[in-house]
Amino acid sequence: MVSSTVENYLKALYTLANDDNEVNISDLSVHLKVSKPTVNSMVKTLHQQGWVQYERYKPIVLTQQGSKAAALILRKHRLTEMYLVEKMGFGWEEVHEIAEQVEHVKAPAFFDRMDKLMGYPKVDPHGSPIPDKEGNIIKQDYKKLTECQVGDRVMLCALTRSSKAFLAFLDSREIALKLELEIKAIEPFDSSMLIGYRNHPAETLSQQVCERLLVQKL
Amino acid sequence: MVSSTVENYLKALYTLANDDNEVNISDLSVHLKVSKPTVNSMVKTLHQQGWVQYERYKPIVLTQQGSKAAALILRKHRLTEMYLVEKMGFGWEEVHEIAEQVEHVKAPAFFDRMDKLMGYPKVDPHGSPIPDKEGNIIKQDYKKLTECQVGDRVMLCALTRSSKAFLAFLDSREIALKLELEIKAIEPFDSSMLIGYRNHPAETLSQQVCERLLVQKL
DNA sequence: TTAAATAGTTAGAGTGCCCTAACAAAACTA
DNA sequence: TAGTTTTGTTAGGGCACTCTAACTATTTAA
Repeated sequence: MVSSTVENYLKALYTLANDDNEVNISDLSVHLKVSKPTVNSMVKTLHQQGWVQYERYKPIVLTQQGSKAAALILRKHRLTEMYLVEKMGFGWEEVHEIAEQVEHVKAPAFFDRMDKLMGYPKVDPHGSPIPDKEGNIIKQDYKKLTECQVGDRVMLCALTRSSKAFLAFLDSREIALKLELEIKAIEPFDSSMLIGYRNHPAETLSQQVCERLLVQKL
Repeated sequence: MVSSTVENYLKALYTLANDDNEVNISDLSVHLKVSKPTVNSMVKTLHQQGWVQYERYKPIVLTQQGSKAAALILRKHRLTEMYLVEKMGFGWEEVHEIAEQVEHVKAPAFFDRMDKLMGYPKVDPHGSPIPDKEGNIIKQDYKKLTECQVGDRVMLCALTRSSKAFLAFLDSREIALKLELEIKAIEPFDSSMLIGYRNHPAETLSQQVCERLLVQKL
């Protein structure tokens, strides 16, 4: 049976590959907070077990088996997050830590039941897609808010790398998913954006914030 | 941080002590399905860490610290079982395995939320008491059905050592907690009991079954 | 009360996952 | 292209938890 440790390696490989494309030993070392020699030897065993392709000094790539396994872990994670918010009343900033632990539970019925009770949601509380039971995931083609123009009217659909601090910031500005935003101005100096929405006619958002907001044009 | 393995040792010690009083190396070995030398060395480390009192060839006894920790694990287990039944629609025979895994989640808020959402239940789906947040547990003084007399009218309040097979058996006979039973006869030969309840005027239950049914006189 | 059965222990080893120290390869950059 | 920085590797070790084989202590029963 696959250990929590292996599950975490697979999940890290899957998510890092979605951002960076190439994933190397150092990336995993930083992400998983373990030393590079540890990652090195672990990746060798993952290779032996058929989870990844790996050659010395080359990037690490998930095999099909590894990719599916990773997607299924992500499924458990995101279903849990959504369940915690929808059915248990947690805030979107609280659910990640709990889901990190619950995702390792080996009981498909548990997660299938969550799924059913929520009516088969497609995304988690941060707008990330929930893989299906076969590990298939719907690729989203949202754009970053930073890529939009003055005058654009968009809907906030998802977040990238949502951290507790970032989510707290969004809460403080009453920014939530499905919110309609209008770009009023872009400051050329620092690329900060002046945004209007609901009862916030003019809120300034820094580039670091806008980069993490994924939107869809209306 | 205390590992799942240690948590399982503590839980085993706590539950076995409640039945047997004295718990020895062999009991743990059987219960946890690990070899006796493994238990032996593990118990030594539990002793060093202050979870148990232990001297060579003597029974193993939880310290106060160990007992509280064990009760809190049991709390997580039983809250989870109850939540799975009450809020997620699982059958009482399905919940033990899932709860065995979920109980190791380290997120007090998760279990406190379950507790709140259920209105602070006092017992789990098998009638076992749920310890409070301080690890205090209300001792139940039910008697076994085998200790009752012909003519007694009792209410089924809890089960001892409920296994999947046992729960399936009870389901097949439509026996559930809170059910009122009347003892119609006791067969002297094998101590089986003839029981009447709801729309079952006369059901024969073997001694093995009756021994596991904990009841309260009406 | 002695022999047999049960329970407990020690010794020695293995696996999974982690580390630091030291070195080697690859990638950048001056 | 040579030197520096980054990245990856090897060697060697540690801790938690597990095992089997072989032995000893305790308990039970003849």
